[in-house]
Amino acid sequence: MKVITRFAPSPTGYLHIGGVRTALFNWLFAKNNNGLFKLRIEDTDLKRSTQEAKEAIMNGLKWLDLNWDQEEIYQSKRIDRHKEIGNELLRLGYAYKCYCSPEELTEMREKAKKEKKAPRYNGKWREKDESEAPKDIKPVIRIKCPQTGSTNINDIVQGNISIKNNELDDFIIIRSDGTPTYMLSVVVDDFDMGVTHVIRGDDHFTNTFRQKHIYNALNWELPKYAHIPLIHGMDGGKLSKRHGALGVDSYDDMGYLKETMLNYLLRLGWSHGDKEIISKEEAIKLFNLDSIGKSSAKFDIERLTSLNAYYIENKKNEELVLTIKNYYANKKNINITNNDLSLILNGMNGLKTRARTINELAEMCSFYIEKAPITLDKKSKKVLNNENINTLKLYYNQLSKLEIWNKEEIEEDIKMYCQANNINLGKLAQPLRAAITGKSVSPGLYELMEVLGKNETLARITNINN
RNA sequence: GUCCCCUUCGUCUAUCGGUUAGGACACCAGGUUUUCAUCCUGGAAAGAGGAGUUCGAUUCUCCUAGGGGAUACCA
Repeated sequence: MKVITRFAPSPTGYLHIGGVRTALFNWLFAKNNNGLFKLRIEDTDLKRSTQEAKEAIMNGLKWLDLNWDQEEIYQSKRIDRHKEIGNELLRLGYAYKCYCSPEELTEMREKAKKEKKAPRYNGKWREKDESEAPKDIKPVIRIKCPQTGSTNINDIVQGNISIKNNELDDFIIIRSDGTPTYMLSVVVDDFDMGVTHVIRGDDHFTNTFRQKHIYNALNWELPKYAHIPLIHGMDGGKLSKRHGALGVDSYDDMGYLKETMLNYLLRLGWSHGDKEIISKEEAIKLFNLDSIGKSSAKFDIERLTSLNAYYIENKKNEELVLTIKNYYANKKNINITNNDLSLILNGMNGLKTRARTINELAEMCSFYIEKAPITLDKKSKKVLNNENINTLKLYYNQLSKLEIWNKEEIEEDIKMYCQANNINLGKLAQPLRAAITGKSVSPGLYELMEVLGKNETLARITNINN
């Protein structure tokens, strides 16, 4: 049987880290089994669903290349089908109409609470006759759940778990306005879509026991379930804005690579021995549901950042240059000239080992793009104290006389100067770097001076001296 | 309140009864380097607590504590 998985987000907000990981696991499992990965937008809550959220979800998935098979399915377009099944359940005698008012139900819950019992529907209309129905209340349809015994779910991640049926109540499948509830819709949609494996967040686990009774009543085969633990913030609580509660697109904004996101999220809850760096291709081969852990994980942006540094360092220079070009064009409205781009490409090996995000990398390139006088960052200003400026001034006289301008000559010149004046190389090199790049961190100094050219290099030093 | 789940270094995790409890990130120290970063070497750092089962428990069982989730005419 062909494996079919699905990602079923409700478009009520951005696509956050947890959602992406769920999508990733579904996608990987489908690919690993040569199956299908489908997308279903659960937009039946018309009040909370928004067009922006739908787009955010799809754009997020597209960014990470988690492409779904076939057309996405909108749950809202399938309401008639859900109603049909709801009514069939009614006909079959597995469901019944309930005429309780909302007030009555609230009262019921509060009473249960006072008695320290689980607040649930008491089954008032389960056996009552239609003729007793009040005229002024539109009924809801509730499913008849077994009241004794227990229900068991054999979850791939959570294991074999059962709860007593008296914990469950006869939940609503069709609202008084005739619309289906989520509990019914998921079951019908998963069935109609041929979903074989439901991989979703742990927060849906207890729903599974309810949904199972719908499957049973309809005599439908239950899919396999894998409930994955939730992701928490660093404080152990809910994901906070600082830690993962942002939309995935903001990680793109912050300069995180998609391969970083995928690799990081994969390792959050899933592992393969000591393996940390896992490409998408490898992940497809290795992924399995059995290696998903049972405990929740915390979102640690430090780890994400360090992984990102790894992926930046291992990316092709040409690709990074292109990314930087786009960064300047989109975020700063600056078109980098081809000449400057080739300078950046030339210096990329020295640059990319020093950046942890694309944004850092791009900012690091600024001295290639700027022309004298360049702006100095905080650290370089600190380097350029009076003493160091004086050192520069003295050396400038010698440097300006250098005739052959290439890195070998420059290195030779600088080293000779230091030797002759009995100063450490760093004593001269660091102020030079600060003056020439406006930064305390940069690729190799000699090479950099060569590519910048004599005039530009000297101009930048002159600007400091003044 | 009730039900369900979880608990190994600060963080992500390995371990499927016998290990000096391993790796990675972060941290600290040293080395390489013109600075910073990279890189290399080393270090500190963990089985929530308590009972059992067993020759032997991180691993199996129970209790307690802590955390999370679910308890909607939301999804």
